[in-house]
Amino acid sequence: MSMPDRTPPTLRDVAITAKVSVGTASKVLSGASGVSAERARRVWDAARLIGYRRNEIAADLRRGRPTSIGLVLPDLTNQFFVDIARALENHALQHGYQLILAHANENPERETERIRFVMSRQVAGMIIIPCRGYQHAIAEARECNVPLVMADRVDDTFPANTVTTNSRSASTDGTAHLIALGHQRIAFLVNTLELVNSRERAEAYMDAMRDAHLARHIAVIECGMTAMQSHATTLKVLSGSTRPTALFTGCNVTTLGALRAIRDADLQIPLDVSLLSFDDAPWMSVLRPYLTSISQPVEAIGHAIWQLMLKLLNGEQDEFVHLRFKAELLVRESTTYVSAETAVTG
Amino acid sequence: MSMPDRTPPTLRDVAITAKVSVGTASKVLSGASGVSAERARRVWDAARLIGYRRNEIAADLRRGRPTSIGLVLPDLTNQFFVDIARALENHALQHGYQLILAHANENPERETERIRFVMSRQVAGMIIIPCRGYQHAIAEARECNVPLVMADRVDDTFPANTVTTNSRSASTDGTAHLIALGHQRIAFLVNTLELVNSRERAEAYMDAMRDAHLARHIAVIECGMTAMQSHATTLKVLSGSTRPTALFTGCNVTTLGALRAIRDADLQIPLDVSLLSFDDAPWMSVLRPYLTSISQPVEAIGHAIWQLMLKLLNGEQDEFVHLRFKAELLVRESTTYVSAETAVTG
DNA sequence: TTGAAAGCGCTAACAC
DNA sequence: GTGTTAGCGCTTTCAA
Repeated sequence: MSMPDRTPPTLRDVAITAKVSVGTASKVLSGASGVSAERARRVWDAARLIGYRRNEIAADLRRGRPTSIGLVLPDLTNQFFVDIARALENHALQHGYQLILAHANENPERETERIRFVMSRQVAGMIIIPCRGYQHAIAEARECNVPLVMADRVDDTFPANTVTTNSRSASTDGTAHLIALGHQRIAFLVNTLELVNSRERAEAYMDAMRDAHLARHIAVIECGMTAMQSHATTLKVLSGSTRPTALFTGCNVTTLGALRAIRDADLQIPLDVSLLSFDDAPWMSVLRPYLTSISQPVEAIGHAIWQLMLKLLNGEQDEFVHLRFKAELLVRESTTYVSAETAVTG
Repeated sequence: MSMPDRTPPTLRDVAITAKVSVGTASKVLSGASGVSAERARRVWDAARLIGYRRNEIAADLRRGRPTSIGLVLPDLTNQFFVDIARALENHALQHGYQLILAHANENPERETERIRFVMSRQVAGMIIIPCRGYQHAIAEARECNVPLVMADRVDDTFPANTVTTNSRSASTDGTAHLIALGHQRIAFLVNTLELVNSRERAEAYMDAMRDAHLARHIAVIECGMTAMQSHATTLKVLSGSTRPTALFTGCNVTTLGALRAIRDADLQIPLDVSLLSFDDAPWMSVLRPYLTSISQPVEAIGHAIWQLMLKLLNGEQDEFVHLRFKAELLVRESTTYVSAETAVTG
């Protein structure tokens, strides 16, 4: 007690202190059955006495079947991913699995590194929301020789199990909404077209524009992955000779940047410019006017990812499955009829 | 190739394929020296051929000195913590350490569980930002028999190494600022007084009020840990008979809730009510008016935590050290002179 | 029930 | 340089 060892106590130490074999001590401490109550108590007491801490890693190694699931996220700054992580955490814990979180910081190299790290820690399964680079993501998926679910930034042709939002239909709805309000010069601001889901959103926007004979007004603008970059790019868009009357942003980070630009350009929403945001975020609720946005069913997505992972873990699923969830257009205050004035002077 | 084994290849398989001993294979694959170029190549080739993946866990176990650092965060929703995590990640990776992230979700029991989990994975050190419960945090700190740094929600009497913001002086500055603008009915909205740093902020506010002979107007209101709870509580505060002319919120989550309430109550900032936020957040930059806030030096804090951890890891530090960082009051647009009208009718 | 013993995949002496 | 071997801390047969 007074003079603790340099090395932490092991199962062997517990066994010696409790005057039982390591095997018995192991059974007790690992929650297995087949030990008399009397000796079990002795083991627990001994463990407490010498301050024993189980080495789960050694246990996993010997057991050969890990109980952790790796989750690698592209951006902790994006509330959408954090919400998914929170949902997954709850499900995992509830099913006796531990989540090992890793953060790629929107950096493909870092992502590869993080995946390798998590995999090398012997996880039972992997859940990945990749960052930019479709081929890159495919290569990474191949690295994972455990049950794998890829989410959000993948499509239905991805060679892995996927859970995603139906970006296309939501984007179609959003564009139609703006067009119905009389907008013609609608710009689509996207983080990067290197992301499939962003590409899908942009394509659906373009299709909707074409269908409405507005092809000449199509403007898809890549803004970069950070709010800072979106800010700068949007500022340029807004200061062009023919300013768009409506902005359609492809994700919440882009929206944040666009809002800063609109603020800097001293423009009023929706008077000077309408704004439609793909993706909700908690802070949007304090904005005046309240943002019209496309809301993704985060809880449902998280739940689906977990259910799928569970099936995979139990070997009940051999073919790739691609799950799609419908996003909802919430019409609020930031989109309005285009004024004759705005349409002309813009 | 065509009929892969059920069990993944091990070092032994590589050695056999490369026609060398496991020892040699180990040296090559672990980056040690003392192997001829010729055989090294053979090992690499064999590894690639059979799709070998190193089991770092087994290596760590054998080596006895892990290279991961555990980081447990209370709330991934709070940008402040995420920013600290990002800073730490970069530093850790740069120094050859891997960060294992865990999320307590503002739940003390979950926190204990996460700490145990991370510890059981044999980390070399722990960095913890605890959730509510000072005694609880102390108990958890004791659980960690590896180098430990506690951050943010601790004070200088905490029995561990700590890195924190000087909440007291920042809160004093903030309150003084509001008083100087003529405010008297200043309410301090705090998540919970169970958090030391929140307590410090509240106390400094109270002291400043007393010093200005405004003791009768002191109002410290606990709002809970989520924006939703803060929203509800603030709404009550704003609908009271004598409405405060200024709100001082204790952290960015509380600020978010307060903003929602102000919106719901149809009040104008700063005309009807001034708002001062302890803690900045990216989304605050899109608000009109731009929020007056107290900004914490996240980068510096992250860097300090890491430097301290490094020292601890190298055994260069035996006494507890308590580092404090100065936060900065950024006066912007959400705080203004109290109007005679507001002061009376509030 | 219990204990002895054989490893899980890897590293690090240590001889050759 | 290279191979052999004894473990890291734990689980899990298998006899007793």
